Amino acid sequence: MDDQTRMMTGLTGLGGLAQADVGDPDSVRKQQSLGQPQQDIGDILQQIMAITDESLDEAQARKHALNCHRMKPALFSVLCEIKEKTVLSIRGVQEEDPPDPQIMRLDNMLLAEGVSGPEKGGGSAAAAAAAAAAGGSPTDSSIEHSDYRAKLAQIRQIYHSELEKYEQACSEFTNHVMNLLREQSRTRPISPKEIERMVAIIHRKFSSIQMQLKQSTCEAVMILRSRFLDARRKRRNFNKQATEVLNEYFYSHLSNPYPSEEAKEELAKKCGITVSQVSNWFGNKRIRYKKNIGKFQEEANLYAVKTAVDAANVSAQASQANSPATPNSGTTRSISSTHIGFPFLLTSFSSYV
DNA sequence: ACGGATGATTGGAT
DNA sequence: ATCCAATCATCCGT
Repeated sequence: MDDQTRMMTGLTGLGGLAQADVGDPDSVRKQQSLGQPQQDIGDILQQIMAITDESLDEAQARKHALNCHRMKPALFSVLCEIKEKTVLSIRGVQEEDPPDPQIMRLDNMLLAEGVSGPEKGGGSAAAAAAAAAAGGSPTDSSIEHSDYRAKLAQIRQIYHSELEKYEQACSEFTNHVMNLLREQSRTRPISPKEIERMVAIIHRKFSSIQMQLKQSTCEAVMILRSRFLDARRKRRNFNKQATEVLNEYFYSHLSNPYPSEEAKEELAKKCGITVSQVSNWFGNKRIRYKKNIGKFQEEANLYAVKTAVDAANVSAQASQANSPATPNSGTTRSISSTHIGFPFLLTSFSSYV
């Protein structure tokens, strides 16, 4: 405000001086009454138009003269100051916004997935694949895993090369703009602060591109995850021994095929699967058995005989070692129960035994 | 390629 | 929280 008024008076003062140089005092007074600023502008415009008629050499000479004028630095600094103030008053509020939460989320996810973190993929995935191929214990999951790792490494590589490309383009463009502005700052008032601001604007633009890259990378990782790590997709049948153990328990507890938490844990341990897998198995088994008992009759008999034989062996060993005390009466029950049909609906059946 | 088998998930009921 | 029932997605023998 204060500066601006000072500038205005200064400019009119200059204008007045110029006029005084040119003509007589009378005309000056007349122009002042008409409105001097308009006249000045008209003059300036005329001068600008005249430049286009000048030869290149003349224009260069004029430019040089202007650059060498002793008042030029002072004038430029004043103009820069005014510009700075105007810009700040227009949009000085939204400076230095905090880091975008969205981009932070994306960064965190990429870091967690090992895409943007320190280098650790690549070779190790190949090593895992080699180890799986070489032998040892080439479980299915490790093969799946190495496949997943390889795909992840691919995404990671694309991400990094794209990121590098963007960064390079960004710095190139920034340099270009900075050079351009520095060059132009010789002929028009551009403060270093303004250049800084321009650079910040460029960086913001490029970071929005970067966010798009991060977002699409995240999407790719999510798709990969859902393809490879979704348990349902890479379902493997349990091995024969595990199925046998589970079936044995199921058919020998046909009257009440609901293993307790402890029983589930033990079965899980025996079968090398999780407790929830045991629960799933029993859930599926119960419903499927109930739906079609006839179909499972053969299986039921098989396991009933099997447990009977096992029990006989155990009791034989026991009688060998100790006295022939109590033979497992449960075996006879399980054989008979398979013929009942809907055994585990008879909840009080166990009271017979 | 196809269909049944099978492990996992989902939604509702208790 | 657990179970049932339906359903999905994959496996696997033919």
